[in-house]
Formats: sequence, structure tokens, C-alpha cells
Amino acid sequence: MEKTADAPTFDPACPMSAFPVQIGDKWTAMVVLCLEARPRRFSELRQLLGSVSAKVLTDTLRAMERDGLVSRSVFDENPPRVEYRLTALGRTLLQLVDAARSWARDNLDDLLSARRQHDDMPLPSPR
Amino acid sequence: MEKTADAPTFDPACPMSAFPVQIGDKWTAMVVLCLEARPRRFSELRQLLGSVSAKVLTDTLRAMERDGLVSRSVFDENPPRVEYRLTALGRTLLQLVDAARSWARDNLDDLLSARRQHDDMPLPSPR
DNA sequence: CTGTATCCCCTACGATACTG
DNA sequence: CAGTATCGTAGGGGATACAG
Repeated sequence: MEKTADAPTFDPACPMSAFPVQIGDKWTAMVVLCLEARPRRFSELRQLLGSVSAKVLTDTLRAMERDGLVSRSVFDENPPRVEYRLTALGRTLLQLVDAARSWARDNLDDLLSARRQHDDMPLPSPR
Repeated sequence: MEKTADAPTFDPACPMSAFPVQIGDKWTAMVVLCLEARPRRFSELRQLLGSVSAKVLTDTLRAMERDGLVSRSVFDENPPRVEYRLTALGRTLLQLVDAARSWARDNLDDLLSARRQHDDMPLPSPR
């Protein structure tokens, strides 16, 4: 590696390096979407997400809380009620997650059909 | 779940569901960045990424190829030379990945300091 | 209702060694 | 140079059972 004009392509100290671990897991991005309109209860989130186990949703929410993305409010009622809401920092993710959703809407079909085509003929030519 | 006004928050059939598996892994997003300026050789990508093993980079590139995000060109030379480049579909990810990078630049400090603060006093108050 | 506590599986990731 | 082959580990994700 001797010259310039190449360099700026990728900065190894780029904050991106830390990014995927934040919303790259299975549920974080969708939790953000679920909390966009208003705070949600634990059980409400479970329903909206559809197939997540209590443990994993708890893990996800705890991690998001730790990172300052959501806040947790406990109401001392009976039965107990807990609400999760996006923090200001969490809200900053909305644009990004929405961009991801748009990308998926626009391009996922192409990606999946490329994948199907690739899987149909995996052999380049056996000779 | 009986009513409206809530509904549009989250569509369970949303293509987002399939999204994280694509760029949510550790290296895909950064490979996209590395290929932004021009095609790159295998070894070049390894250097740019810094710490990835040959196996994992191969796995990543094969998966991206399968999904139509990158194309692979073999030049019949000696020593062998292989170049990877973004496809048109792969290029559509650039905006998104760049948005992710921008988010990280703008907000990662906040996230990390929230995390530090959370980790310092994990006890809400033992009373 | 809102979680915790276990157990288990699978896969992403990585280190190392080797090949065309 | 550009991979493949193998092996090993950690932890994300899920099912189930139980608790405050």
C-alpha cells in the first residue's frame, strides 16, 4: 500500500466498527419501530413482535436501556404495569431504521431472487 | 387487539424482518464501504478490514455474492488475482451504510457514555 | 402482568494449517 | 495470492418452567 487516492475508503478507527453490535441483533431495530408511535407495555411489544420469547425480549430491552435507547417506567399497580419508551437518543435511530426499512421494501425482492437464482445452479461448470 | 390508530406501528410482514440478517453480521457493512471507491482484491480487503480471518472474509463475500451484492472476477494470472466489486444492488446499500456511519459518528459517544454510567451504578437503590 | 432461571442448540466468528 | 479444511469457542436466540 503505497499511495493516496485510496486511503479514505475505510477508516479502521471508524465508529462504524461499533455499530452493528447495537442494532445488528435480531430485535433492536424492530423494537425501535414498535416504540415510534408511543410507549408500549412489555406484553404489547411481545404481541407486536410476534415470535420473541420473554427472555430474549427482556435481554433486548435491558441492553437498549443500558445504551440509553429506551427508558423503563414501572407503575405500582396491580397487576403490575411497565412501559418502555424511546429516549431522545433512541429517537435518533428512527431515521436510520426507517431508511433500512425503505431499503428492504425497495430491494429485498431483488436480493432474494438473486439468491434463488444462485441456489438453483450452484455449479459454475464441472469441467 | 381490537382497534385502529395503533396498527400501523408495526407490520409483522414487514420486509424489515429479513433485513438484519443481511447487513447485521459483523463485516458486510464494512465490506460495502471498502468497495465503494473501486474493486478490491481479497488481500486488500483483509488489510482494510484489519482483523478478519480468511475464512470469515470468504464466508462474508460468498454470502454477499449469493445475494447479488458483490461480483467476483477471477483473472487468470500468476500469481492469481481476484477482484470483488459492488453490483448495482450492492451500491444501493451505500446510502444506508453511510447513514449508519453518520449515526455512529453523531451518537456513539452518547451511547457509550450512557452505557458507562449504567455500568457504574447497576443498583437502582437498595431500599 | 412482568419478568427470572435453566437448559440447549446452532451459528458466527476466529486460529491454525494446508493447497492450487 | 486466494483461498479451503478443521477445529474450537462464545453467545445469541429460543422453549419451558417458575416467581413477585
